Amino acid sequence: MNEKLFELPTLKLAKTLLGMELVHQTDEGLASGIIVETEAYMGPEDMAAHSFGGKRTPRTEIMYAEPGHVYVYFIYGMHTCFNIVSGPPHKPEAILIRALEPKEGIPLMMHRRSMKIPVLENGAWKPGQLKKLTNGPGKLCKAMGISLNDYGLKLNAEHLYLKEYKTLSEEDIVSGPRINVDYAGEAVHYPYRFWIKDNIYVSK
DNA sequence: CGTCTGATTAGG
DNA sequence: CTAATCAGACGA
Repeated sequence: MNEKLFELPTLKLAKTLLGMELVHQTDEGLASGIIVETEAYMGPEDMAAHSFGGKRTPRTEIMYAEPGHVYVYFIYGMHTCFNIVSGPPHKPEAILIRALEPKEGIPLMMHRRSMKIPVLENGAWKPGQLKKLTNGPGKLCKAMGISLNDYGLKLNAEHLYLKEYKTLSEEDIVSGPRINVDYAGEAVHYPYRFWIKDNIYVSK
């Protein structure tokens, strides 16, 4: 894993993360998934970002750290979202991981999500069984066992890290407006959401 | 302290 | 479409 990865400009990093594997190892076992959808939050100038206007609170503090730190926050009273801090310390930017394609530890992830674990017939999971497992920011945190306890960790920590999986070409990547940021005025329309074209594990 | 809100999700 | 459900932000 290239240590310079996190020094990429945020929009570039948001695209580069697509196709990489996120791995979390816990006492329960190992779980991983391929990143298939990201959203960039561009700091003080971006009305949609938690750090808009240079806002600096205990929650957003980690956004002012070196890129590559983990920013986890709790939302809607029941979900957590996983972000990777980006940009130099004076530019509090972050990338929200919105969806994964499940890879390792699928039964564990299904268990964490309280899903019924289907019996394998031919040794492979049917796409339909995997589709709803990690296709949303809250879902992937639950499945991966990521919680507020992981706030402030550095990727690549021993138990939480990224791995190269596959490199995508520019035409495999699509962009569009971000989800659920209607409060963000002008920034509502910014095409800061990136996903792998035609990938069925992208959120709705 | 009290009140408000949300980078979501499951269910109908 | 809406209810669920609470940490964090902010005002008094």
